[in-house]
Amino acid sequence: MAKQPAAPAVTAETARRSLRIATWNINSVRLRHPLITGIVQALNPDVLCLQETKCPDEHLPIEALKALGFPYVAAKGMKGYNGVAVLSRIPFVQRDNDPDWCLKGDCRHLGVELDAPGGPVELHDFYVPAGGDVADRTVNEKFAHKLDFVAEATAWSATRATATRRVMLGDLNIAPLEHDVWSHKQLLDVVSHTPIEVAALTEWMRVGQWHDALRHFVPADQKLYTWWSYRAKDWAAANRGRRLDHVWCSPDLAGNLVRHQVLQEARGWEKASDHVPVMVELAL
DNA sequence: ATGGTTGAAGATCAA
Repeated sequence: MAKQPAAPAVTAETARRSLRIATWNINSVRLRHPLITGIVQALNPDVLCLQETKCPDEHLPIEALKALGFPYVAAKGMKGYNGVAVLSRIPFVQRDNDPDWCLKGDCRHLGVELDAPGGPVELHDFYVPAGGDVADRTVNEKFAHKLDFVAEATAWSATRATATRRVMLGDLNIAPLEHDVWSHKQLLDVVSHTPIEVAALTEWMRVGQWHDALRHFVPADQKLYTWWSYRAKDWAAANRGRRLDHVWCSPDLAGNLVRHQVLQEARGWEKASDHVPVMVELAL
């Protein structure tokens, strides 16, 4: 009998290809892009979505980002504030018909279509307004902006809800669950955990048919934080964190989630951001 | 109830 040509071994492990997607509020890409090396070592992401780049596109350190192993880069930045970017090892096409939220042109969202294993994946990188200090839209226009932004994003998500292979992530600046904050009772009046914000985020998830990819892995009765204030004397000792950063996926991808990582150690790095990177791995 | 820290811009605002 003739010898068969050697075929690659197909096992349960190799039959599906992995896609690791990470999000990080970098709080100035020009200041902190060298820290991405540590994120690559720890999380090995195929795609890294950034928020608060605080950098106009013409000043983006694009060669440095490419040298970190991400040949495909898209950014939407402005002077001083806000700004989002997508760094990728795999090709993608930038979406160009997504809304201009609240008609502000303020660089809080970047949508792409990834050339992912098994077909395209729609990916949205969001930076939701923080909302200021007072949780009252009649006296705090930043809070009004935050609620308006989430309402618009909710309506938009309705138009995406039936699409498959969707991921959205970013700094959503809302910690929806009791154990997404260090003290549910003490934060009920604190912007990021007020009932009106929680209701708005919950509605966004419901309307968009979004599945919480981090709570997929971590039960709702366990504390989970992605942000610790700069204002604590000792962030780790106080551990007064909040889960402000999120990864959501469409329901068809829920069964493809295989792993997550919240890189808490990054909060202790030299020149740390107040947010830590979060990664989710999909088997596609 | 307040203040605490950081980044970018520019002597203050946003977070």
